[in-house]
Amino acid sequence: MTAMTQKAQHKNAQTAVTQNETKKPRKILPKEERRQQLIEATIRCIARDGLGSTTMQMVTKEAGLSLGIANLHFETKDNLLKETLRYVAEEYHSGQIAIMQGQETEDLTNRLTALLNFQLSQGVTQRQKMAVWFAYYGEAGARPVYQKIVSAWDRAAAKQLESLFEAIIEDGQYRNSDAADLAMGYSALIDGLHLALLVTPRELTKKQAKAIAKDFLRRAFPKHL
Amino acid sequence: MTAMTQKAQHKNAQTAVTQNETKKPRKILPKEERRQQLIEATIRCIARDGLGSTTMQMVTKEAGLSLGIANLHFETKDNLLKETLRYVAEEYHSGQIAIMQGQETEDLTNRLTALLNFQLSQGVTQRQKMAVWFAYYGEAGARPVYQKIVSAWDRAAAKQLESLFEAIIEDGQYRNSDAADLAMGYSALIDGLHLALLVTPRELTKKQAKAIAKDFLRRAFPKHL
DNA sequence: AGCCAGAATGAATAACCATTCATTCTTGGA
DNA sequence: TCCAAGAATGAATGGTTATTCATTCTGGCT
Repeated sequence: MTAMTQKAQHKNAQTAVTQNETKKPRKILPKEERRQQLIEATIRCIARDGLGSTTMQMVTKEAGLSLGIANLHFETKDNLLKETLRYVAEEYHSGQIAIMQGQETEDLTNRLTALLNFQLSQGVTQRQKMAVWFAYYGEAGARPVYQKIVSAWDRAAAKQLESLFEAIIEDGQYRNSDAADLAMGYSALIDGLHLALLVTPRELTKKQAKAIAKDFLRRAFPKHL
Repeated sequence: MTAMTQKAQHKNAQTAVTQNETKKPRKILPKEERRQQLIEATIRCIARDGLGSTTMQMVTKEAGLSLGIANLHFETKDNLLKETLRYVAEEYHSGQIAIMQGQETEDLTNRLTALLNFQLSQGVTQRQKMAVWFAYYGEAGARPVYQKIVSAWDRAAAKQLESLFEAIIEDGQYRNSDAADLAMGYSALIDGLHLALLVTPRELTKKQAKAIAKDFLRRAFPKHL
């Protein structure tokens, strides 16, 4: 076996060796596509093996490319990881903001349920995405860079949510309700549900999670839901 | 500078070299104490540098001991990390369970507020503990061992909480309230608040977090709070 | 006082990993 | 068809890390 490997290694490239080695029809693609491809491979690796044990070899193999390619397109591993976080963070936060800024004259109730449905949608709550999300949170305490990447988007989304809640409170004349606190509570609840869906999926279905979040909103804004 | 270091390295141990090198009065301690010492050093390292970049060298240096000591007491690094997680998980979950099982005839309201105060207490919400907690969650998706360590305690605490909520619902005759969903929602809220306290401490004080959690309970059980 | 079980040390080892770069290959334009 | 720009490859490099283990030291016991 060792002998065979060694023989194969020395590229006596008599075309197609015995096996099913289809070799590699090396393809050249625009920079942006390769970056995307590598980021998606990174997400899959982090979800499967964890942030801590994800290596360049894994990522490039997962992408079906050669070892050096990641350094070619991202300079360093650190950069690749940062860009991957940025990608996931943007996807999530921009989705939220799009709903909350929606210029359509939708009423407040519709906007609220649209937000909830997005936050617990199939796309957001797939294992891969949530695993990446929490992998970075786990390191955020030690790596300010990660915090910085998320915080800008996060603050924007929080502000928007607070405005939405303020409008609802005004509209429904809810007394004794502080928009900031309610928004913070709701965000925390959503994060906690994501965590539960990731860590103990056996104990919580997505449908349940939606019901729980809706319940929170119903208690806060009974006239609107 | 380099020359000095090299000179010092060659242990021409003419006793006390120039500096304040108090050297090391090697101490022998019972196994259990050393384990504890190493686990606590591990917690500090994870909080400061992250789970991913915590090395044996860091941990043993943090503990003020020699490199080989961790392998002597824990066999492997993996074991040390597992034991550290177990330590933090037990501390948190057993604290919760103790409150909920308290045989004192405390009324339900007192028990509830005691639980909340513990979950957001100084001890639980210190950066170190939460950082460790979320560092492990971040890897939990990829490392079933971590899930297993937490899940036993977790399930027990969840059951207890559900029972407590059931009793309160019965006592207050709250209609349209499902104990399981409420318990799940409350747990998720607490987790989410912990995450926010860790990642964006600027946006949320501990006092605010307590107010938010209490608000959740007040809306669910208005007659009790 | 002397001894020795076993606790503690840290230099050495072996494995792993990010990064480099000389070389090979692809492709669009001349 | 042929060529050059630059995209892609992967063996080699250098640095880091977990783990081992020969040696040193400590403290309780006789």
